[in-house]
Amino acid sequence: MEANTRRRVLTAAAACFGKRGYSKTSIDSIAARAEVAKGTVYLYCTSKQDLMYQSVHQELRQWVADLSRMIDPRLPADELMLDIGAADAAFLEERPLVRDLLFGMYHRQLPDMAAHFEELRDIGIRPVKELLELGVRQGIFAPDVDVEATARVLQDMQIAGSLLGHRTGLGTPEVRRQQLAAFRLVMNGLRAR
Amino acid sequence: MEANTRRRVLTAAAACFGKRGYSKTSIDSIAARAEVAKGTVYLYCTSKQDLMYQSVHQELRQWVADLSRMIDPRLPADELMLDIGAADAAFLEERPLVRDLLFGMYHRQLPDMAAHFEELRDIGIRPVKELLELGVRQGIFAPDVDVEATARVLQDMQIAGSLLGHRTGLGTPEVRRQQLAAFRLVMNGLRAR
Amino acid sequence: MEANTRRRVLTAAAACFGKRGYSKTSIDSIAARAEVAKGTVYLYCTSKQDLMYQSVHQELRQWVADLSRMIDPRLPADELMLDIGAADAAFLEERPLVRDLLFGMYHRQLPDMAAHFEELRDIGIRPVKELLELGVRQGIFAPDVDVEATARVLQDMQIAGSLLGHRTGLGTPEVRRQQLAAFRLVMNGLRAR
Amino acid sequence: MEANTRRRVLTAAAACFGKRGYSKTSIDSIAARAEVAKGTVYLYCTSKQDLMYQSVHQELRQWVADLSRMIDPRLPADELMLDIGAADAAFLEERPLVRDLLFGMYHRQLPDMAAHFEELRDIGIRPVKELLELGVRQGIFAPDVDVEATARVLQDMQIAGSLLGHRTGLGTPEVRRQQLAAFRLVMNGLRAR
DNA sequence: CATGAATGAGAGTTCATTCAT
DNA sequence: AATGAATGAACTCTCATTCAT
Repeated sequence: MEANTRRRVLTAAAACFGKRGYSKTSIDSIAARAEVAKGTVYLYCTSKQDLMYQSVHQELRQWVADLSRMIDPRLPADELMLDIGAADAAFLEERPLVRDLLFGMYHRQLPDMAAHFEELRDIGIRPVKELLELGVRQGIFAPDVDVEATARVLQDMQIAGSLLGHRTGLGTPEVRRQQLAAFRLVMNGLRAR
Repeated sequence: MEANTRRRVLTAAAACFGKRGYSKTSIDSIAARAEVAKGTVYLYCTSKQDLMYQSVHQELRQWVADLSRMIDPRLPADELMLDIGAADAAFLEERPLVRDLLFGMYHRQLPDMAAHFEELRDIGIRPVKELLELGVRQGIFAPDVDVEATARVLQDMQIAGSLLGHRTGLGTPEVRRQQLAAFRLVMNGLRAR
Repeated sequence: MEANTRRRVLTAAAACFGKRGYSKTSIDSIAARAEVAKGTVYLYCTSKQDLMYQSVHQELRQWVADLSRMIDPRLPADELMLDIGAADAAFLEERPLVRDLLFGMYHRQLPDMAAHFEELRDIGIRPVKELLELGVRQGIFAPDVDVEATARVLQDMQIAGSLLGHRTGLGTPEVRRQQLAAFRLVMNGLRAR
Repeated sequence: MEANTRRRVLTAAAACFGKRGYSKTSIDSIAARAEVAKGTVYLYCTSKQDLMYQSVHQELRQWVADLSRMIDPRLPADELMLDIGAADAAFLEERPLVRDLLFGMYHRQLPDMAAHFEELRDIGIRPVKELLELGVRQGIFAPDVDVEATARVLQDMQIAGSLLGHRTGLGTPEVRRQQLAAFRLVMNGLRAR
């Protein structure tokens, strides 16, 4: 029964942190959502910070697994990029916690955890690097693309795009429009001539 | 109304909010940094939220004024972009509060202020739009660039780049490298062929 | 819900509010008297106002129950009035909170609660009305006495008398003397001729 | 110019204390109503308590002077009682500060001033005593009435009646009704047989 | 005499964390 | 393993009072 409770707690925590942010989320609200007593939460973490880390970690692993599965090396990288970009966006939309954390939203708020968060970020960037390398091998992307650095830029842009709809009052057509502008930048910027 | 004290308070507030984020910053710490008593802070704002807004507003106006001054229409837009991008980065480096707010870092934490924050964002995006329009007129950027949307993407990238150094332990050479990758993307993406 | 602690908190609150009044009573002092931590107080109320209401409500119900038990319809109403008046005075002496609240001492200070306080007042006036009606039925009090209005006057006088000792430096003999004067007024005023 | 300012301050203080009670009245609001700066208030008192005392003292002296003037020994005391009672009620209606203080509303809140308040109360009770003595001399009131004690009872009843309308939601007809009941009690109680 | 900017103790309230059951 | 009552430090905000101008 214990592993079950643990999962319930972590899932509830991810949902709460994702919806209201770290500081506005109370342990009480997490316990309520997980339908356990407040004390029970502390059986599976040592502090609120630790709970944050564990819950985001759980979600992130699941994300990376999903993405990696999509990278089929027989398909052209630019096409894949479109598909993966869309899947990615959808995923992030549903995991605001992962999104915010990857973007560094909590580095200032939780400086003690910054190092841990960087590890998570590295995990999250792996599939993007794979995709870029594939494109270079296929001759679709320019051979002198800086894979590591560009992967980070792309991830930031992706997250920024996902953030856009939430932080602004913009309707979906305007969000789409900005995403298109971003995609155009990226494709023209990467492509081999 | 002792404009001097007011400025001290707002500056101290911007510094504290910028360093530790909104919720980890206490009124006490702002008062201490401004070297005034706690009660004095409340002579110049009606609440902590209001103080946040006022301090970021002060910094933002200064930023926009500085940027606008740099846009000399006799110079080529791509060259200007490099200069302005660098100046921008340096500025944001020193005003983490403006950076975080423009990026939407506080939209979840202070939902009541979201509308006000969007206004600030609009102010901040103006010089970027001017620059893009200039480049299109000069024939340096493609004529079909979506100015409004692209300006937002660029601002996000700029801010994201600035964020990078803080949230990671990366040394400056690596930060530069990522900024270069971003710049390459942008320039290739925008340029008229 | 640890009814024991709750009672301790409410009793301490009633004592503190009764002794020093609403605004001069701090949550700290209530917690100290109840021998619990400050946070514990807030487990049993939602605010200081709510605590005030709950504590006075607890005391009042007890008072009314005690009074009602004393009204034996086989005894003459004027005799009962003396007994009950004395018991009442003793009770109010020990529950300054009930006394002050019934007298409307807090209507200006806590305007939000005025409606609730009126309900309490209605509860408190019930036994006095019963007593007057009994006296009229017994032919001891004049048949045209306005029961409702007179009950309120009597309650006010009773409370005013109780207030006397506290607000003055008068010794008990002088207090007695004033109570006697009041009783004489009342009895002569009510009696059927 | 100074005596004028002083009067303005005391009058403003009496109005504010009367309207919102002692603790909910701030020095700021008194200064605003008197149209002087906050510091000016402290030129005419040593503390908020002292200001309270001075302002109520000013109003009380005026009241007593008015009442004394009404006691014409050639008129029958019971008739006078009706007139004076009405005038009294009207006055108290307009000076809630005097009313509340005489009733002991502030004895608990400002224990340091209790002794001073008792002096004020003695001043206020003088005309009532005069009236009772007159009635006894005229043979209208019973010769064994305890003048001192009864005067206090009457004053309490008077004040209680004035309080009634404010603390309850009762409309004026109901207030009148209760005042009538009180008057009946008093007249029957006092009258010589 | 008059001002009002500055002070700082103290208020009510929240919430991460603990621990006896 | 699970509970939830209890804790108390930390927080935002208020306001009587002072004092340099």
